[in-house]
Amino acid sequence: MNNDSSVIQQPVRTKNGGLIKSAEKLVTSYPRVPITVDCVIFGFDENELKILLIRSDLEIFKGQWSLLGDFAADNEELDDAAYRVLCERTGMDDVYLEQVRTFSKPGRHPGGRVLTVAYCSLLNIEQHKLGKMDNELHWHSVQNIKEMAFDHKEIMDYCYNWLQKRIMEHPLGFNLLPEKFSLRELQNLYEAILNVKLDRRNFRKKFFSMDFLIDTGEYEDDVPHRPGRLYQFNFQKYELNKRRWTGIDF
Amino acid sequence: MNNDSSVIQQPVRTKNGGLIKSAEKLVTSYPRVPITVDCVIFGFDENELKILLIRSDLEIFKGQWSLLGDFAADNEELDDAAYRVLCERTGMDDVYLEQVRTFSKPGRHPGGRVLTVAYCSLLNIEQHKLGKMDNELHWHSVQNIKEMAFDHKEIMDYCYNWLQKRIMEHPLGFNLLPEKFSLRELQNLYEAILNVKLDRRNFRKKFFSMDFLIDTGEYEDDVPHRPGRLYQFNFQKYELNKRRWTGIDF
DNA sequence: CCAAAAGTGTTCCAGGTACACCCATGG
DNA sequence: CCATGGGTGTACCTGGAACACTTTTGG
Repeated sequence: MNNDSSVIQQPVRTKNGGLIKSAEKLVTSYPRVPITVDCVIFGFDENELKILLIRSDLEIFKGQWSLLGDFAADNEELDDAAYRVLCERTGMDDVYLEQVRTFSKPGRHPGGRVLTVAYCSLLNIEQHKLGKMDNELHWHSVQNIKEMAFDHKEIMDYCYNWLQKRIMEHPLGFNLLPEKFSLRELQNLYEAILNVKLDRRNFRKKFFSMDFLIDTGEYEDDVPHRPGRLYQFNFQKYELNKRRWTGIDF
Repeated sequence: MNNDSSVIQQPVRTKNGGLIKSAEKLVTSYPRVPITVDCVIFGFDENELKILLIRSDLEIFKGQWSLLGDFAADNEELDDAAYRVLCERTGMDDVYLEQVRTFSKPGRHPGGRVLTVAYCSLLNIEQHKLGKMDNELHWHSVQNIKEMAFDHKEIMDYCYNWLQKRIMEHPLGFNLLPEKFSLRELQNLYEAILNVKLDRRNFRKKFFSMDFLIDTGEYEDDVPHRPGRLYQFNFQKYELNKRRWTGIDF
């Protein structure tokens, strides 16, 4: 960023009292690297945490699963690139998406050096038809994935771990649920993500005490037992009060 | 990463049953971007949180302060690049360093598109002589910095915020202190980073109950009042027990 | 003997954890 | 009427917050 004295190419140093005049020339002198974004897209279905994958179409990774990604186009902000990948593949345009980390190990891509910036996304599987179904695009249970192309397993693990922490501090989980959900579904979600069992009564108390759930007055349908109430997440109230929010503690 | 159908250049698609044979050709087809690393280097001195800066040597940012950074060399892992910057400037080689976030806004560098990966570093000011003193390299009080070159203020703010959260979950702060320190110094550090006042008795209780402090049996010297005991941080014990560590809660 | 900070203990309260019974629905 | 999960309340305990006095040192 700031040019350090290791920038020694002559043309760049058109100095004026020690200052570099041409930022363009300076930048031109930098080595350039291919950049991709990779999206770790989580969904929740059948009480399992899922992730959206395709088959790699590199021969060297034949048969292996790969995250959804693409290179960053010229002058494209990385957030936009990730969002673009997401939209192309899921048809969604109101998706939770956040940058998580950049992976730069030299050997991570068989075609040479490629940096990738990992993004984590959460979406509601039911509300979204998948887009282009090339390469067997579909949802996989996170727990069952053993091997992936590139360093994508490492990236997925990192993002999963990130999600586990993050969901304790922010109510992200609602992005994975339908607009209206029962407390049981909410609890199943937390249990699936955190991979723990939680006490039902304490769980209810905790979420009610946060006071971010709107009772819709509606009930579950088609369940072979007493139907539960359906709630909505009060995004608005959360936004107003999030300064005082310090997270969840199970 | 995984090649998406937006990769349409013909030469790349030397396919074999739909699979891409040459990863090299694929990568060659990607746009390339200059990458830099920028280090937000924190220190602690005179009960203030400090950050190490230089004057930008771009004329357009004349007089403004800049983070320490450099471009990533060919095939250099970013962690290594950040570490290199750190070593060159501080002469240290056992420094806490962690990747924080990648910044990619298109207009962030006046010389054209440059991605930067921000790293956060913590070091003990006293133990380290500064290296090359070019560009008025020196320590600034974090609270006093109003304006910086590039988007470095934003990066610094982000890293400072990151540090505030991080220090609640991991005992990073010890990297900023001398090997032996009094509890008063430790508390001053936390107060400076978190920008709060803490109750001295509760602070002591909390840290003692964590049981990661070694009582050296030594005392402060040259203080105009009752000298405090000096402690060391038990890095070893922390490493062993960190699984059970869930953080600090003030 | 005075100033300044070290060192120490107790009470209170909030919130987490553990736990058991009745209720509503479908079959 | 039975199985299944929904819905509720209480007792206990841990841990954070608030708070005041005595001790040690240098000047």
